Amino acid sequence: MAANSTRIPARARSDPRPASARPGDPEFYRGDDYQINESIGYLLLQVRNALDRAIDSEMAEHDLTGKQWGPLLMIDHRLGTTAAELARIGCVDTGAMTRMLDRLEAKGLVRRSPCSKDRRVVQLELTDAGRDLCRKIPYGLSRVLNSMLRGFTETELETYKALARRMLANADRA
Amino acid sequence: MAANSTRIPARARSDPRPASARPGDPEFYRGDDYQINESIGYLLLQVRNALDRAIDSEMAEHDLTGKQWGPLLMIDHRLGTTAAELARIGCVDTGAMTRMLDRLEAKGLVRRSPCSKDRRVVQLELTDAGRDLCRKIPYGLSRVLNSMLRGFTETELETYKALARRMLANADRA
DNA sequence: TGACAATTACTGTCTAGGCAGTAATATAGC
DNA sequence: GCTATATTACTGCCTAGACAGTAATTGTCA
Repeated sequence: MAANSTRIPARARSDPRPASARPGDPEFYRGDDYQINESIGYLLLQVRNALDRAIDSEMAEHDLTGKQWGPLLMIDHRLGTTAAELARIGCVDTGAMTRMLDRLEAKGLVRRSPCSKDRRVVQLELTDAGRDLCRKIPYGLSRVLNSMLRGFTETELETYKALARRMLANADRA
Repeated sequence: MAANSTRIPARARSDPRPASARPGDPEFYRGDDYQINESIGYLLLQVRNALDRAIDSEMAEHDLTGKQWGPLLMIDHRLGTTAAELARIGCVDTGAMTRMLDRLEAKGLVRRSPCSKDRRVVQLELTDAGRDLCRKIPYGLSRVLNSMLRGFTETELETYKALARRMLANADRA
């Protein structure tokens, strides 16, 4: 059986309303006339896919995938030094982070060492190779973003970011 | 070894320039001073993640994941009736599509039948259950999008979409 | 016609994330 | 101090996509 068949959210059980409207929400999209090509969700999916592909091929020259640079930069910038911290920042589960760190350790970019103060914790640090790589990564990221922002004015980019932040804020206060 | 170690793009071999600037590109982001929190890429990642989570939990009430409704609607809307067509439209691998259809067939939503005209092809059609589900799906999608667009004006949404489309166009003409 | 190329569906093997559950350790509350 | 709870890292099992093949079939072109 499907993994999600056992995790039906509480709202679905107590409130099986068929309509699309929730009080206070705008009606930009309608269930009985849904135009996929006009969907902001579909557009954002395509933009993210294009961005991922470009970053992926940019990182290939460093023998990294498009996901592996994130944890490296987080460690380098001291945003976190344990798997649990990195998982929280990256909004992934700790199991996924454990396995990501396995791969980065196998590539010789990250070192794990037990923490003496808290014996549950494994401390993370970059190897010399990992640190060297972190110097180079932002150049590739900048190259990709600047290329995808050709023709944008500074004002337009700020508008874009502001709209994205507002959408994100709405999601948090779901 | 990593899967990507064998696919280093040609550009990387012939032009290992360390700087970030490409002639004609703007300089919104710089390799030597990359602010991740100001990155439009990071913002779009977060928005997509939030959207995915919301759609996922909306689809759970239909016993679907957040990815499985796409192929269903494509078949329903007659955008494609073979695995190869759906893969092209959805910009995924045919292998990935084969396995996605395996899961949808196992759920009793899709039927596969050999094509008599071209014996390489397997024709796809929705079962009655699949068709019923396709009527309900757009309501969930609309609910999620409208909720995340609270406080937006019509003009702001159009601006948002236009900016996303321009970014996408830049990616195509990489 | 017959060799060659293209297409289709599929498989194996990899990266990657989500959920559930585990054992060890740490902390809070009584 | 001792028990219940929380946290940490990790594992198994699932969905999901990318790449590199495979066999069968179809289309092309000399």
